[in-house]
Amino acid sequence: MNISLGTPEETISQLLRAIDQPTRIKIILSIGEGEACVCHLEAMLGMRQAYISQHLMDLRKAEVLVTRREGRYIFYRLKNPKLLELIISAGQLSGLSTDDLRPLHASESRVTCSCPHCADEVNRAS
Amino acid sequence: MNISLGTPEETISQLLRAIDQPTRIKIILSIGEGEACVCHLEAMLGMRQAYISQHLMDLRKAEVLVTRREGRYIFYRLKNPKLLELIISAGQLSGLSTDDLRPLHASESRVTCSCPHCADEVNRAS
DNA sequence: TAAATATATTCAATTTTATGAATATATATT
DNA sequence: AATATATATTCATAAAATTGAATATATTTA
Repeated sequence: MNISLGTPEETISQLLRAIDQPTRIKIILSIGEGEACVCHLEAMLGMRQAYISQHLMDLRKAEVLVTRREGRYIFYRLKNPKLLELIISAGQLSGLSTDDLRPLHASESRVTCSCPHCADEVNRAS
Repeated sequence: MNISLGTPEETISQLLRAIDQPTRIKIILSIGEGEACVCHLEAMLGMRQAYISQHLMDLRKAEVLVTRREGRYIFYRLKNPKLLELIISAGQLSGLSTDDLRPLHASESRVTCSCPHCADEVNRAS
């Protein structure tokens, strides 16, 4: 099922509007090509859980993100990783370099939360 | 001079917000790789001049469009034609085909206005 | 220089969107 | 079953965007 019934430009508008604000861009870049649970994003972004969940819900409604449950954790990932390229090229069109965006990626962060992913990392390190 | 002082995600946000509504997407696709005057857009889109000018001004402030004057006509074109690719890939991510966007391009339209460009076309045709 | 035409601006009203606070739900663990 | 923890939802408010109407400006032509 497609989200948008309407003209092509309305369809495009809906996608762009879903991702056009700083917090959402941060979330998307943080998730990157991998996946992240809400509490991980909470730790990475330093924002409140309810606030992040709201954005995640909107991004899910817009079919930008999809979810997977594992125990009591819910992992979010991009429905289509090509969206990352779109955001990066928006950055380039605005004069940003790839390096400007690097710090936002989860892989560059050493933040941990209580989710299974982070537990695995701790185990590997010890 | 760059438009945006701020974080990378704010910079990207500013660009996306500038182009995230249906009318603006229509304008950008109508201009395409060429250029168009306000009255031509008025004829193509069937919207009022003042309304189109408002959007054009915003797009110029966002450094999406640049202008060139020729007599009493002002021609708008994309500052960076790669923006078209961005919009097209947003369309593809939303499930649109290239054909869905084709009708919005100026080159597919037979609308004319009083500008020099349209006068040329009329001359060539006769 | 007056009139006509192309484009820009200002202002106000309506509608959306962004954000936070409070709270609810769902799963897991004991 | 009770508790703890992870995530979702609802609601209210503030902020911003959309849109239209009216009007102004700039260039050309007569």
